[in-house]
Parts: sequence; structure tokens; C-alpha cells
Amino acid sequence: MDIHPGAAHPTVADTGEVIAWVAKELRSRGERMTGPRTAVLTALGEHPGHLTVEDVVEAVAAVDSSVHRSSVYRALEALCELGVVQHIHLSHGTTAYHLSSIRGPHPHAQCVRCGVVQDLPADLLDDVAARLVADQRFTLDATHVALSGLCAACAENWPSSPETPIIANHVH
Amino acid sequence: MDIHPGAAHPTVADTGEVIAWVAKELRSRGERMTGPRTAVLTALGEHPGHLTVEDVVEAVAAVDSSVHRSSVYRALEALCELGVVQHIHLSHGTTAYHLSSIRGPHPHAQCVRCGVVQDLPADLLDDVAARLVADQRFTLDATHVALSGLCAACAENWPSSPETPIIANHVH
DNA sequence: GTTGTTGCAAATTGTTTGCACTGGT
DNA sequence: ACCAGTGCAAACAATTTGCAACAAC
Repeated sequence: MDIHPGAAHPTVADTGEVIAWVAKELRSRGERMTGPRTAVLTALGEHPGHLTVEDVVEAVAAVDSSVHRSSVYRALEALCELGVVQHIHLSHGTTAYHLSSIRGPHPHAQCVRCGVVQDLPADLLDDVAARLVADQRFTLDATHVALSGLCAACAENWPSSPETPIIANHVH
Repeated sequence: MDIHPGAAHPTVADTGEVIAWVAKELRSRGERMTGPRTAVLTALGEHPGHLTVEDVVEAVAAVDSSVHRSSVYRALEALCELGVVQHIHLSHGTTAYHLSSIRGPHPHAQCVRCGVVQDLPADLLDDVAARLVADQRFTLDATHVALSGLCAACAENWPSSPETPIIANHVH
């Protein structure tokens, strides 16, 4: 159960509703709502933070222990394609998954020291994005990669040991 | 030979000098300047872009084919610790290495489509950093993770095939 | 001569894939 | 009944590690 945000997301609309919507959407594409997919959605609904694959596997096991590891990978892929689940890339090569919340897309920041991911205001990078388009003609996707740095708790205790050493990380 | 920046870095000060400096610095710590470490520095000096481990292995092989893969990993780690080599995290779990250039630290942007990494102005994220400290007490390290988005060339050709499909990437 | 480093091979970790079978529609 | 999706095991990729031999000091 890693990489929680300091503060919880606003609660996602009832997971049951999400599942129903996804089922309908899948069927309309000739795909199917299945046990593993339900389990993944339920698991993500129960953990409003940002979960690594490993976290999801764990959380899914708690919901339905018959779901195989590889099905979690496949379900996440399918649900990301649908758009109900989103992923962000963190330092260290890990990827974190979360339900597309009612908040809509927003940037994230991850602490290099303790690994915690926090949500950031949606408009935080608007000016930077504008400057990038104007100067480099580069179209920024601010939500796709987490910014890196030191969280408040870790900055205070620096350079002592990490505040809840949650993630396997070397400090760069 | 992947993930080159569109424009080359300003040439790093003579690689020989760098090697000499590193040798001295290593010795002063009771460590040693060795064949693989020299080869890695030379290889990085010859390729001023941002290289994946795979790229470095390849470039090192061209310099000294007796250097083993695992030594490249170990040399990169040692040289990063020294500070002469820096790494940045890209989408997709890859890490890119480069000599700490005379430019000093600066942010990077990577195109999700073609994978090219480009250097950005050092001050680009200053305002964002200030806002993050003030509002979230989060200390940004703007150089550690590459921003993600679409480069000019790929944005033009979108949604056709990537401009030089350099990196193994799925488009998210 | 010490001992930090290396080459190599084996171990580890994380993810993907082929395939017969199950279960959603 | 069809076939998308699953469980499983095996394949695969990327990185790390144990250790004897080597070479920098």
C-alpha cells in the first residue's frame, strides 16, 4: 500500500456506478465486463491514492483472490484505454494508477525521499505550457509525469531518515 | 543511439580534463580510476545527448569492447555519485545519462511520441517552484524528471506515424 | 601487497506472451 | 454457441549480485 497522497482524493463517485458505466461502455465496444476488471475497479475505488501495479495486485487480491497477476496488468491496460483509469509516471521507473476522479486531470508531485505522491492544482503549469508552445513549440502534457522534489515533511527532517520510508528509492 | 536532443549540447570541456579531474577526485576518496570508468566518460563525452543505459553500453563498446555490461552499470552509478554524470527520468521507466555539462542544471522535455529529449531554459520552472514552496511547501527539483508532451515535429504530423520512431514507446 | 573493481554467470525483479479453457453475451 | 478474456507457466527484458581473478594504488 504505497505512494499514498498526503491528503485523500475527494471521494470518487460511487464505485458501483463506475462499474456499471464501464460495463455498458465495454459492451458497446464488443468487449466484456469481467471478474478481474470489476475487482480492479473496486480495488482502485477503495484506495483513492496513487497505486503502483504491486499495490493494485495486493488490493485486488483482497477483493478477489482468484484474480491472477497477469490479469491485473491486462485489466489495467484495458481500463486505461477506456479512460476510467489513468496512470502517471514516477521517478524510478514506476507507474502509478488511479481512477479518473471527478477532479479531472491535474499534475502531480512526488517526493524523491519518501515517495509520496500529491495532487497539484490543475492550472499550476499553464504558464509554463504557454511558454513552451510559444518558445519551443512543445505541447506540454502536465498530467503524465509527476514533478520531482522534496515534500514538506522530508524537507524538515533532512538529511535524517525519510518520513515513512514508503517507497524503495535511492536518493539521487 | 537513441533519444538525442534536437540541438546538440554546447560541447563539454575537453573530455581528457574531465577524466583527469575524476581520477583525482576518486583517488582522494580511496577509490580508483579504471578502464571501464574512463570508457564511460569518453563515451559520454563523444555523445553530448541524453543516453539510455543501452546507448551507453553501445557507445562504450565502441571505445573499449572489453568492458562488460555490468561494469557500465557500476561505473554509471559511481560517476553519478561523484556528480560528473547526471541522470534524468523519462516516461516509460527509462533513465537517460549525460555528463554534467558546463550549462549547469536545467529541465528537460521528452516527446511521448518519438522519444526525443530536449533541453529547456534553466529558469523555466522558477515561478512554479516558488508557487510550490509557498502553497504546498514542496521543494521542486526541476532537473530530475523530464516534462512530457509532444514535440513540434510530431505535433505537425499527428496523428500519422512518429517522426523518426526512435524510442520504443506506446502513446498514452 | 592490499583491496577496490572487474568479468562473468547466476539470481532477481518486473512485465509480457502463447495457449487451452472458461465465462460473458 | 461464439469468442473475448482468463489462469497459468514459460518467455523475456532489465538490472543486480556473489565471487574468483585482476589491476590500480
